[in-house]
Amino acid sequence: MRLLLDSMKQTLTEILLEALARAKSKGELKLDTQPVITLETPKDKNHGDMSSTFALAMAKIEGKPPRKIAEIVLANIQDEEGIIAKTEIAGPGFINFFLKQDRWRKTLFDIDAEAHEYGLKDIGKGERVQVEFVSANPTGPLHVGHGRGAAVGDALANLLAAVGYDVQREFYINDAGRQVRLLAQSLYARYQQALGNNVAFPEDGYHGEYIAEVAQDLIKVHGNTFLNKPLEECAAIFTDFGKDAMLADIRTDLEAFGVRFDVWFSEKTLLADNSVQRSIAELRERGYLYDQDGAQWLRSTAFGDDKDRVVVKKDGEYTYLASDIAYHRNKLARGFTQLVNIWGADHHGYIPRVQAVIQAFGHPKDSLHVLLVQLVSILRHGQPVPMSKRAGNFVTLRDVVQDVGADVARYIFLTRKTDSHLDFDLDIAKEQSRENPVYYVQYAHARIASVFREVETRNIPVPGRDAVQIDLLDVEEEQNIIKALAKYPEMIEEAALAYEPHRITFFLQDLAGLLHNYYFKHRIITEDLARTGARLFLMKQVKTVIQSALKILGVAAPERM
RNA sequence: GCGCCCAUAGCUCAGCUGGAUAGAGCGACGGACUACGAAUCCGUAGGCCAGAGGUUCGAAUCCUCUUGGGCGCACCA
Repeated sequence: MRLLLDSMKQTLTEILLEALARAKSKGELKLDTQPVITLETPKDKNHGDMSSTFALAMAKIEGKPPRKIAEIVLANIQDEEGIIAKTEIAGPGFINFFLKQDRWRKTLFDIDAEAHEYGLKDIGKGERVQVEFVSANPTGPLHVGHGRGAAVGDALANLLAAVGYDVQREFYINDAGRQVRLLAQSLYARYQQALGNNVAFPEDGYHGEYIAEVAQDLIKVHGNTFLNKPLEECAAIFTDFGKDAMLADIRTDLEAFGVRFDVWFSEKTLLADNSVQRSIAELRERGYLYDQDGAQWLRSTAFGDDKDRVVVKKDGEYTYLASDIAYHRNKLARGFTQLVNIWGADHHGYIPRVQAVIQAFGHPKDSLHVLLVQLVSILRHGQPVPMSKRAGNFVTLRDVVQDVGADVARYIFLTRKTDSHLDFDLDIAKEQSRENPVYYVQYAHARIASVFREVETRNIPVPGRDAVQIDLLDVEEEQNIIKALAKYPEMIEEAALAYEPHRITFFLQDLAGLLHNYYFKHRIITEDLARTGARLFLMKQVKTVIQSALKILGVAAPERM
């Protein structure tokens, strides 16, 4: 599909390249090296629709002042298609292009034709990408930090899919290590205690009340079968029961949050089918594994890690890294060309060694992209709510979703860059005002929907693209909206390539602001039927784009609020 | 001690990968409902982009150092 903004940029680039070539053949410019034509949309409207700085960049090589170069180039421009309304040289040598308004207005036809496909590109070309996120230990309920990871991961997956990648969402279940052992011990203790056998609670156990609840469930299923039995005899059952109960909770919470995974990948299966063993053997063959002090080490320093890392301990047990080696080898073997892992920021020190693993298996370092998500602080009445995971006292995702709703929570999680701290103010999240950006954006959508309801009751015709007179969209506010809509595809592409879904929320807030501003200043439904039709046509396209963008974020676009 | 991330308006944050006079929201102050939804809009005030050097036509953005915050540095996960 061909998009307006891109084609405009492209056309302009071609025009400039031709102008340069002409200048060269006339001997006005040396052009020993081909300059890169950069075009950007200036933030100041007075600087035109497109602006280029290449004259500044060329000045040194060319040995001419940038303004002179700009003059030469402009003099050689031939605008056959007639898209340029005006050009100017500004400041030290910027070249500003003012494009004919008709060109912008035609964006509306693109949107009308492509509807929800508008802005979706195929830069992924069906390449398979995996996004692994949340991957919380199945030892307790999800907290708000997981919620942020879930919102980011899900939106990013949507975003990558929107630009043509074949995306898979995966949740890695840590069901093999120390954490689930501790879960079993904690559950065992609560079980025994509930039945009157007062055994000691494990030192590092999970203190949350939910453990006692799971113990009650276990009693319902198994009665007192395990009363007074030593832990060793029933550890497997306690582990499985506890883990399954936690996973069921996690899954329920995620669904309530609107997040679904394609694959739930169990660490245990990697051990069960000897993948871990085989992966380690392969690393040894490749020369990245060696023995020292009775342990087996990954030579991660070969790929820039600070030190080598133990994979198999002196006592023969695997470290966590061993599982991750097998897991990432497994991911790569599944044919993904890009792996995206979303981790809590406290795991950043782990990145170099996993990237070392990727490279040790012969894949480029950047086939793995780790996105760090900073922690979330919850504020209530302006005060931080203390959270201590150890004491089992933290704000759960479920609490937040019940309190403010999934839409609000998701949106707020996506209003920050992932690597900056997020203060989540519960009072603001419940407020229905400008301060709460979700409502601001949703309201814009609902407002438009309301206009169309009005149009329907009054029996006012809404023209199709054949009948609409878009040249009647001539007020400044309309131009602003149209230009914002025209930027949507570019924004989506950039957000996807940068793995930054938060850009969508900012785009939406801008667009909603323009809409509200327009709506307040101008009436859409007037006596003038042709003008009314044009405005309704514009509104239809705004509605489409808001819907598309919100859909990527996983947030509803309500018809009324 | 070493490494990673962060520092932008009173507060919460953007800033399109080096461009022109650094932008929003909230809060403050002042305005706008006899018209399609006031969950909205308009205006005013507010800044040495933590500090100091450097790179160049040009720096909030890139490099170095300093200060101040967060987080890592296991044969834990």
